[in-house]
Amino acid sequence: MAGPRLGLRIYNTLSRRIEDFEPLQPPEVKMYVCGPTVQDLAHLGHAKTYIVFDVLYRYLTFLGYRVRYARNITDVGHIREDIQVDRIIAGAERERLAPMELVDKYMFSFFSDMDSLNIRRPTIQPRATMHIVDMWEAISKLVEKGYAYVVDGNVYFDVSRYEGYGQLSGVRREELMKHRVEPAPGKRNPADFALWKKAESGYLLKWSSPWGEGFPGWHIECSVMSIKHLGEQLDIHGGGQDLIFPHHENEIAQSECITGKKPFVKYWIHVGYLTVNGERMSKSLGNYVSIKDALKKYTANDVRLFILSSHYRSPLDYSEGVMEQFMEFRRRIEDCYFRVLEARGRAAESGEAGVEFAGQIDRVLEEFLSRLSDDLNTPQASASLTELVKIVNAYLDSRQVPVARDLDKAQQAFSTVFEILGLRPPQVESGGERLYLVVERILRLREELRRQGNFKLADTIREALREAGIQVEDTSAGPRFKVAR
RNA sequence: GCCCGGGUGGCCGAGUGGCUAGGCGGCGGCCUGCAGAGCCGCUUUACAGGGGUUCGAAUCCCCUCCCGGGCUCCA
Repeated sequence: MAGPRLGLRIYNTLSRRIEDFEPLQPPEVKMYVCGPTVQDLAHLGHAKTYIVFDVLYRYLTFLGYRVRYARNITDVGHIREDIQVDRIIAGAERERLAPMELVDKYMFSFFSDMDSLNIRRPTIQPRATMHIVDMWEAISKLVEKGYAYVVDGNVYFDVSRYEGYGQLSGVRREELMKHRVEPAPGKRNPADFALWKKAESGYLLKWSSPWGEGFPGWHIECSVMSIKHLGEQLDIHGGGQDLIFPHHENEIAQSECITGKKPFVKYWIHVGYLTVNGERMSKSLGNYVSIKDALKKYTANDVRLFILSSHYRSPLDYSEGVMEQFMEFRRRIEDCYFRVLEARGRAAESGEAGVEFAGQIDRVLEEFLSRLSDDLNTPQASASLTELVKIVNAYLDSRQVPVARDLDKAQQAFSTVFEILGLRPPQVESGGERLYLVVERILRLREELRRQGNFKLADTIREALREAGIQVEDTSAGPRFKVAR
């Protein structure tokens, strides 16, 4: 029997086509993903991007690659164009904190959000402010090589010196020159972008440099940190679609001019937006839901199943109604998993295992993996998860005494799928031992009533428990209950 | 203005030339004292509109309409 076709194929923004994934130095994979500017709470739009890359990280690891994954923290240098102020400073003023206090607050908030969503920690999370010297060394190199020029304490990248400019985004240099809005004075070319900006005397976030006091431009940090921590050429570089231009376009220009090596990145991967009523979820539109707020209503598994229900490159529309659909879907998956755990306790250790069953499980797993290998098709992969649930439920329905080997097979399949999709295996309610004992005793008495034919009172008890958040189900193997979350 | 994506059944959302996506909801069946869960079936001869290519098109080409995004604020 041929094994599953596991060769990953992935869409590359640079070539605009799906390509076979072949890392530069297998089995190592170097992956860099642009992290957030830690100026405010992260929202579900951020969650979408980082969950997608988390699944990619998990899947590459599953395939046997040794993945070095860097995701940065931007804590300086990201200018808000409207007011020409660093986003960190703007946030600090808003919250009446010192800039680095704001950074601390939201960086740790971000970390905790990522953990809550069961997003695996990258192997390194470098911060821009810890690389200021590295940045000006890189900028100096660009100036020396003639790719950048200094104007009154500012350093700009000279786009005209880099031929490939526009290859990633499709933006044409001539267009950029035409449609500029008020180019900064001293720029040779409107399309040139800042590597280092001069800071006025009272400016809060500034460092000394060969060009005087100032701060780095937004794009240089990612070039510098990725090269420093992963190397001069990367296998994967990703982020949200919004970063294609100018951020990633500029990164390519900077990095290739710094190192002299091409290509800077072999595979560029970009994630589609999370939308609300068709419009992009964003802070400025005010249509965003913070990860913390979302997790007050939904579990991490709900959020992940929702986000993975559409293809990563497509936009996905958020609404509470849709989230409720996914809560229902999640419950069904988790209930099936619980059924397996419960059945394991009363399973026959020996006995004829379901030959057909094992084959079905293998087939559905193989299908699951090959769908992920097809440009990370998580919607199809979650359809495979549904299929797994159906097979397992049907098996449990058909057997009075399930066989241990079959259940182990099923549980293993769930483990594999959960691990790759980053779903937390549902936990049996912990710390509720006393509640559990009380409910068990009530149900034992209720069983007695049912045996006596006193269904009216039995139903009343069931209803009372339901109102208390305890759902009772009468099954052929006896009553079961679960505590509502 | 320039450049990208899209418009799929009640809702969400896969699918790039023929082969059941899937979920949620609704209806019916089996099971059950009832309910719930589960399984099965139906809802599903769906693919913005018009033309074309083809034995065959949601899928390729042309035109039109509508929506979203990028064009140095955003994952």
